[in-house]
Amino acid sequence: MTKPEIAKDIELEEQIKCTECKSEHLVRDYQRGELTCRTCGLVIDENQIDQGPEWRAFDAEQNERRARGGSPMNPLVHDKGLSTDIAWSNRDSYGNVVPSKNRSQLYRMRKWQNRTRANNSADRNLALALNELNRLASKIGLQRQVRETAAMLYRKAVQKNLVRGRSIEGVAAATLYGACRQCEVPRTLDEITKASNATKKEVGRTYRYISRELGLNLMPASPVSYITRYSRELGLSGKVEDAAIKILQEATESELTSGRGPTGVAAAAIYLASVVYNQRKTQKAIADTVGVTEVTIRNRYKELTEYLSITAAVAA
DNA sequence: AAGACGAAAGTGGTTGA
DNA sequence: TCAACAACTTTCGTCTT
Repeated sequence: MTKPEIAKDIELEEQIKCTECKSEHLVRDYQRGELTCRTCGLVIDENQIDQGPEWRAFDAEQNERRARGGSPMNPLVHDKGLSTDIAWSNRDSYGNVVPSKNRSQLYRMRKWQNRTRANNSADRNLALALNELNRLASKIGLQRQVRETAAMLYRKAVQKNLVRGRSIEGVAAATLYGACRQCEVPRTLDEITKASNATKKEVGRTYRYISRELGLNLMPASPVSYITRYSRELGLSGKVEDAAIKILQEATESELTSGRGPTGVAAAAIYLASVVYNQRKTQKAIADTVGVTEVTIRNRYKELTEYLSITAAVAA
């Protein structure tokens, strides 16, 4: 990509206005792959492509010639897209037949080439798994960064022999779930298992096993990371979203969130915020989009209001 | 009439002996 | 391996707007 092209992209982007309220206050979130209006909360563009420069440039000279040589490493292909082949025919690069006394050497080279590449079960497994990983990720609509994280996790799992005895589908789903957690792109276990053929039970068990063995020590998903997504799905404004996040921060400080399902807490915070800002959604509507029951929302809501009775003035 | 509320019983998974 | 347990769900009746 040459310099003028990049400049053009930026120019184009600055002309974009919110299609709903014509505000120019737009926020681009590359991590979640969304372009949103900060004023009314409308998601203008989803699943966008990161058009920024591929690699960092450390000085002016590098910036000038940020050329790319060949395809970049691609962790989503089982040999990272960097493999070479030794041709099957017994000919050298000039097309001459290799003399028989050198032929045995060629056989040995070919043999080791294959052994180090796709010819062992681990690698065949990996090739299959990455395929499945891609299928899942695109079904749920996850962007590249998460997929690559998942691929890296899967590689590590294979290296540590964690896959043996488990279904590829299960492990793929589990690593994808782990990647979502790591990248803080909120996807529930439910959503991922729904796209997979594996059962929730298996994916959950595999995920715990893998995260323990690989030492991922991930924090439990923060309810805050769900807010943005769900409040947009519900068509709530940015104000409500901010309020919900603020509520959650206070709730977290007073330990109201620990031990609770993050989605339930998030749902309650959204509900509370929507009430405060007079954009009330029914408990049922929120429950449906977030994937918890009304009862859970009520319970969390009760806890929140009990605590926030002191600080309700701050939220309002 | 729809939504909110709450009680009670049921469910699936974790934990600790 | 099993029972206790916490969080959450399901169900259903009652209250509120």
